Amino acid sequence: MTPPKPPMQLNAKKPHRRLPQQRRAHQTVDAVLDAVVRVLKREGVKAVTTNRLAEVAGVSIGSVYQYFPDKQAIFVALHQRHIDQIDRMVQTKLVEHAASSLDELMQAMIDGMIDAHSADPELYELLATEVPHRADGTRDFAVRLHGAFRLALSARAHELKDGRNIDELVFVVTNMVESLSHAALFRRPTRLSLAAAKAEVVRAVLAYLNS
Amino acid sequence: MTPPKPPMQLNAKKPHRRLPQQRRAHQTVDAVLDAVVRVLKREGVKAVTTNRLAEVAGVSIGSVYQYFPDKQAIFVALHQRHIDQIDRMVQTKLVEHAASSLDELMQAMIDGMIDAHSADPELYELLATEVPHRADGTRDFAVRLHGAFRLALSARAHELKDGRNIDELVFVVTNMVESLSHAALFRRPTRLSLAAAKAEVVRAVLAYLNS
Amino acid sequence: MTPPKPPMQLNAKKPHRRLPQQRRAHQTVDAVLDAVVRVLKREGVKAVTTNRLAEVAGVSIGSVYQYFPDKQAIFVALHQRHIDQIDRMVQTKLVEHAASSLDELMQAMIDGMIDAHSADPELYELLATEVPHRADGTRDFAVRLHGAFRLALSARAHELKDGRNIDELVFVVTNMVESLSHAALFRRPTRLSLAAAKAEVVRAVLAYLNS
Amino acid sequence: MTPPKPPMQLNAKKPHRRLPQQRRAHQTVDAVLDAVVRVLKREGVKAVTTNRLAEVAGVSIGSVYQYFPDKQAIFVALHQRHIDQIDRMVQTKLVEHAASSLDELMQAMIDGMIDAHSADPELYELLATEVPHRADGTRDFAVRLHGAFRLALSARAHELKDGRNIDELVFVVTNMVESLSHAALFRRPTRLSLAAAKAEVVRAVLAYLNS
DNA sequence: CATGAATGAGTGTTCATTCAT
DNA sequence: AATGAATGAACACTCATTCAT
Repeated sequence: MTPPKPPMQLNAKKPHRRLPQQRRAHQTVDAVLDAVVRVLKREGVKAVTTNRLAEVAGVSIGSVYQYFPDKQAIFVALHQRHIDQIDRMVQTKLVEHAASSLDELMQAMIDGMIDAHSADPELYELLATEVPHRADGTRDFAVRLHGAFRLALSARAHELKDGRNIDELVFVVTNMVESLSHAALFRRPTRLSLAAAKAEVVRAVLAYLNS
Repeated sequence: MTPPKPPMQLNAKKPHRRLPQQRRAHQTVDAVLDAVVRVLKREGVKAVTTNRLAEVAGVSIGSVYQYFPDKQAIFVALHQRHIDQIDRMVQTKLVEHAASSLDELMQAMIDGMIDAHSADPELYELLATEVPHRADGTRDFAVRLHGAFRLALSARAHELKDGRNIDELVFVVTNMVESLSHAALFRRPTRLSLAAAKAEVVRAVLAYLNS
Repeated sequence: MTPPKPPMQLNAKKPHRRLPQQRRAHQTVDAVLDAVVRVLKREGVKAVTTNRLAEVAGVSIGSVYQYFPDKQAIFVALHQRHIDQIDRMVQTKLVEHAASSLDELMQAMIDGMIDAHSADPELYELLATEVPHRADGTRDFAVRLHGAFRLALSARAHELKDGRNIDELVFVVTNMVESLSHAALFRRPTRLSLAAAKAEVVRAVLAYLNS
Repeated sequence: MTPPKPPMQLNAKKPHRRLPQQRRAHQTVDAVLDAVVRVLKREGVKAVTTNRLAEVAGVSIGSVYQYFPDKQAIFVALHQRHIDQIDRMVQTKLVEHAASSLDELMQAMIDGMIDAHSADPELYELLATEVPHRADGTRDFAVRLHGAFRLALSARAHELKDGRNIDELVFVVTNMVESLSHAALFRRPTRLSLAAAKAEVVRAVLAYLNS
């Protein structure tokens, strides 16, 4: 039922750089990725230099370039790591709520979306605003997310009013869920609780679906 | 009736840099801002160096620093220019539709939002994704936009169901209008016309407001 | 009578790097070129880094790159400077000995060749053996030198035995003069004086011409 | 009759590196040397990195350093391999033409010189122009070549005009043969056939010897 | 005010070499 | 001996910024 999800990969622009195949290699990749996060949060984007990354990751700069063809690839991998996590969550919810109503599924999706970003809001805010995101994997992600919602809505067409256009629905719902979840977490006014904001997001999505 | 709108300003981190007060000064500032746009679109963010900017603007690098304390200020000013334009549009709509129903006003706002970005979609997409936006003026803008919507909704409280919380409404509506307008323009699937997408955005906002 | 000699130029691979046009600019270019020579002789090719060059030249590394598109261009310019000098010498000899016999001209050419390198034999030995010479200007030089000798020999065809092929003559004589002059200066056995070596080179060239 | 020829050796700057003594060792050394040639011709000097060499040679980088103390030693060995070949050729000609006249011997020497480089002209051009040649083994070679010609000329002193200085003769002839052979192969103008150029080189050498 | 040559700290990246396995 | 992941010194080069003219 869930579409096959491609496993996370470093992008393979420069094919002579070998992919991590061994235990130690994976450790290095993760160490570097964690280092980006740490430096990003503690010192800001401008401090994210490849040499600083190596230092914080506790590996040599040469090792960094053993696994990443260039600096951009590090950011791409970081984005990918996040995207994969969201993707996994979405697939899980889809399966878990295969038998649920549209309302329940949407609620679960929004919950999942907010939860996924709650783990480290600061990081995800930084990723979204400060770290350059080329169209690379981000596009793929949008497509995948879109696909998931299309699947969910198609399977529940009977719950929708007659004559609703599935393309329009998918487009609006996907964007609402994504952007309002972000907003609830990152841009909600201080006097609004997260729970209240979340409830309101759910209300908005359902109101649209049932309109 | 309209909240006082602060005039556009270069941010004044370094106070010894004087504001443009003369004809020629304004010309330089605009020339530089236009140069950013041109270089951004033709050569990408990486090509946006202060020296290239000066060259394309047809002024000396020294002159650039006469009006901008540093490179970041150029980006801020560019964002500001866009923000001011949106701001102006919002105020105008608010005045024009002072007597309109909530539905009509929302429709007008979404129209205005999309129109404002339609002028140069490529640019605004670049501004949003490639040009670093510090919390600087962006925060101010969010606050102003928020304020405008709060005003509009407060004045039409009678059209809303009883017991709706104004903070929640403002939060959701503001974010929906902004992000869905962007999405309609930049991330709409190819088989969806702009008109159809726009209509659906309106539908979503109104469905929420009337829920 | 002498073919028009193109003035020395930095090679213009990367056209956005402006050519030196002013007094100060020329000083910088020369300072850098002199620095290469100094570092080359005192510390070896491996010590010739762009930063060391800037340091020794007494200019900033930025200034170096204001006038040279990359490191290779510095070497090319250095070779060019030498080549131009030889070229100038050759043209001069050609003019000065316009009325001389072939024997006298050849003697003068060999003299000139050796003198030109005598000024700083160590440098020219380094240039020839240690400094990478791409086909760039070196090819042009070979052609120009070839042309000069062709001119000289053609004009004295009557001094040559009937049936000698001018192409063959030019080829052999040009290469003999160049390589034997170098050899006389750089590879002559210690018990051979420069004067004796030079005399022998002349003898060899004339023997061939008169054969 | 032939002077004792030192056997080919890797230069022994770092004495703890053992000489190749076994079958497999020789294979590695040769594989590396062949790899240099291949990379040099296909990808240029800049691509000749020790790691690339190991890769192309099909051995590990560690093995490369088992047999070569450093990168320079690889180049030295490559030059040496060429030099030894020339050396062998020279000795052979000397023996073969022990009873020949000076003219015949010179002709044979020039033939041999050109033939030796004809096998792979591209390679020898690259070796001469792109691959750094320290004074290391090159000096030895010059001395050996010199020695061979001295031997040949001394033994045929009776064929020479009285009063010719053997040092001068050896110096000029050695350099003529070497540089003109190279020129005939690498720098001959296109409209000159190799045969014609070779004939002319012979003519030049003999003209000098008989002058 | 305008100019643009000069600056130089700092960046991404390479690659010869080592050494634990 | 062989391996190849790891190392890190060193390099070429950029570009925001300054300041003498």
